[in-house]
Amino acid sequence: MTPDDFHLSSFLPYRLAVLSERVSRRLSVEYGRTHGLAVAEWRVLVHLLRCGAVSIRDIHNCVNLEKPRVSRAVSRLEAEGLVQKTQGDGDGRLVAISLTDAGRTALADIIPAATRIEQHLTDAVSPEDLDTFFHVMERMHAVLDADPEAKPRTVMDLNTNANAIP
Amino acid sequence: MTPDDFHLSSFLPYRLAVLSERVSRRLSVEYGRTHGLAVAEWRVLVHLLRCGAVSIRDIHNCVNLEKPRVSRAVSRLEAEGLVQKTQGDGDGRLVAISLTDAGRTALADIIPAATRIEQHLTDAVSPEDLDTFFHVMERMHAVLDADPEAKPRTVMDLNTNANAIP
DNA sequence: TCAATATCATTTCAATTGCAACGATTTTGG
DNA sequence: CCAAAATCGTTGCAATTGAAATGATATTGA
Repeated sequence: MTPDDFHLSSFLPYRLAVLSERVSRRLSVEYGRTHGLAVAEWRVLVHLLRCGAVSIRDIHNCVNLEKPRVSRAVSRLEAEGLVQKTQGDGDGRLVAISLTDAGRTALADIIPAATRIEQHLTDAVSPEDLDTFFHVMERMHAVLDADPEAKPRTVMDLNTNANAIP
Repeated sequence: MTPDDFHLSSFLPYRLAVLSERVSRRLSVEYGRTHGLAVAEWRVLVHLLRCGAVSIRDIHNCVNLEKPRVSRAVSRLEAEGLVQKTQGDGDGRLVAISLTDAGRTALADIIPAATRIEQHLTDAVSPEDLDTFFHVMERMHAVLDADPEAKPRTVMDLNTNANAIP
């Protein structure tokens, strides 16, 4: 408990941040150079591929980005023609955002590259170790879920990951 | 390989980012509320505790923060009296940064709280799984180390973690 | 029915950030 | 010895960011 031998490099939150930032940066080199995208745009595009026409709020609730950030990312994507906003027929407040053909084309180009990078990372460990890795991540999430001081998980992240909780 | 079933929530870089950000945020609630610190200040303080009087460049090379960010974090810490800059005797360019008593006091207050949060997270998994977890992290770092497009690791992160590389 | 409240997307604003440039100092190499 | 190159910390600047405010539309409840 002596604070003197407290190493930053062995501190879990720091180590997570370092690896995460390094991975994200490597990834953004990929879609940044090829299509001028930033991480927010990338997340929005990928989400749209799966969910079709959705509102800003929907995206915000799914991809872990603040609402203004989603709004601006969508504007940029629209300016580049990768996304289109169609005024929702029913609720006048909602904006239905969907991929354009150009957006789909861009994703068809980026996703394989992104998957390849992910593959490189996961190929370096055994499938069992990788399972354990994701299991540990899920346990940590569960700890935070029970912590009132922590930000709640998005619905999507909850549904996708919270399966193996013995 | 079909891009259609590409889920963001099962994409490793995304999952890392989400967990890392959630953990960091939970931690910063701690030292933010109690001492008004941000992550950059926190890292600088912790590094100083171990390394005594060091230069801006030294901090930059150890705690994964850009040089200007370190410079500004140090300025803020100095303004709050947690850190002091003493003009280096030898090299006139260097600035020796060290903790003040107030800085040490603040750390003595924050580090136990930070350790407690880390403990909560790690207590939720078995020691073997935690070992595997860090092992996997190290393997992913190793992949990035071999990737010319990835940003190199800091010397400190390298020395601390790169031990088990069969 | 219709005022009060809630929700949605955007915008405003202040603060943070990274990159590049800068002045100051030191080191290097001829 | 001294000019050129390198290094150090800081600052300028433009872009990004998040929290709160805003305007517009929907929903609620009396």
